[in-house]
Amino acid sequence: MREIKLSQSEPKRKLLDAAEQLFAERGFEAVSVRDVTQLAKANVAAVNYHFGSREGMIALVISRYVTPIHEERIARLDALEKKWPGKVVPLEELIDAFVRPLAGTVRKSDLSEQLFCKLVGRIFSLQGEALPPAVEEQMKVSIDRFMKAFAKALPTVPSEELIWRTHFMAGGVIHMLLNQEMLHRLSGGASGTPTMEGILARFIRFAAAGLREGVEVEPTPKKGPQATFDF
Amino acid sequence: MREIKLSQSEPKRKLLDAAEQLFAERGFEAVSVRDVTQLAKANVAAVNYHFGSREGMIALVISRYVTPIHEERIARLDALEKKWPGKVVPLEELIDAFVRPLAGTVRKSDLSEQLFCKLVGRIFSLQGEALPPAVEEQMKVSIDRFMKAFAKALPTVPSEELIWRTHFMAGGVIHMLLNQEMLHRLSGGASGTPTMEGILARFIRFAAAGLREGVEVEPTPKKGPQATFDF
DNA sequence: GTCTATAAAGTGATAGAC
DNA sequence: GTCTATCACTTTATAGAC
Repeated sequence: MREIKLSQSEPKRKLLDAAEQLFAERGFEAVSVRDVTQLAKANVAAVNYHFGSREGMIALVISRYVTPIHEERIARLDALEKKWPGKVVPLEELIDAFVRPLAGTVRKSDLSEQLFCKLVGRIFSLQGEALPPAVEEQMKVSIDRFMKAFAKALPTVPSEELIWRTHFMAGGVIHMLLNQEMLHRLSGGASGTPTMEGILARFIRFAAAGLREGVEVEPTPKKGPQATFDF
Repeated sequence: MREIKLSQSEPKRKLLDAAEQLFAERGFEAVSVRDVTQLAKANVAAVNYHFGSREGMIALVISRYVTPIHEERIARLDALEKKWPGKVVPLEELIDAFVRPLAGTVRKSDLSEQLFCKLVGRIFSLQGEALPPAVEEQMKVSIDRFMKAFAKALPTVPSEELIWRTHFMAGGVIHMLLNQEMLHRLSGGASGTPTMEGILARFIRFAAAGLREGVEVEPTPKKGPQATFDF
């Protein structure tokens, strides 16, 4: 449960908080340095003083989000592999570990859960060049480790197939993080107003079924020995 | 099989083509009027003359893509319901009809398939305000009709659950359309280089399994009467 | 229809006073 | 560290000549 805030001077923190909020609401491209300093009630020059440039500020906001998410994912995966020593980690628990750190239920910034999710969604839907290389590297490391775990949980799914399925899965989360209100609007309210916890549960069922497609399920021993505790 | 181009003056078409290409490559926000006129070898004032404003141009590009996609979806759904009169349309065929018109395999603009997909992905990941109301209305109509068809194909899935599952599904396609190259890079080439047709087949299997999750499957009569022709 | 010229506002960044 | 003033551009949009 690390804090998302690093130790930083008060005005710098204020700038970052303002930037986060605006980026979440409007996207990175649509926010100017002046928008940020105005909301933070700081001087126009403050951004360049503290971050070197607008790009530096964006990169810092991004890494301030991605790094803890990355670490949380890895920590959860480590914990799962400890919890199921030598055994295969159940697919649903893997997906949970992969997805939950994105959803703002673990560590909250000052943003509301909704804005947190939107910002995470925007970050994870950034295209190549827009992503700082160090951040892309972190994403890659997470993905590599989870891909191996997924492959172990689904040994009969060919690896190329599995890559595409996890890609589809990732798209599902990102879209969910970004477009909750639009779903509400498009569905005329019929999507209800579930909590993030409820949405995650739905997503995990959906994704697990998609990832597992075509895999023979053992003849449903509704109370197998490995299912008796802890999940 | 309508053509994507409406009858338009030559310079206007050139502007639209240039705009499409740049929007696909960089996203709407990152393209200026001058970028477009420069690529189209037209005058700076041409955009405002032909489209009234930058926003007008963007709206036209968007509707030039969304409208045929919408019509294609509806036409395909109509055809399916005609093909399975009184019966339930198989889920896989519904997903195909919903997704294929997005993937550039039906009608191509002058853009390469890859750029076409990217532009479609960008359009369908636009947030509320950025989307012209008429366009959002078309999307809504498609979605409504398909939601009803999905509900018929999956009568035991509660409607709120189904809405979320189709939302996750939509995210999967959009992400796939936008991030093919990134997948290739992140996976170190292990995603292979399948054709769009191959990717669609993979996606349909994945999405169908996710949508169907928890639905009792009839005891696999591997050659039921309704499965003997046409699919 | 196409062009030049220009308006009016906004952009990121910085020098230099305090 | 904070501020003002300003530079050097770029942006969309338009008026008016051709």
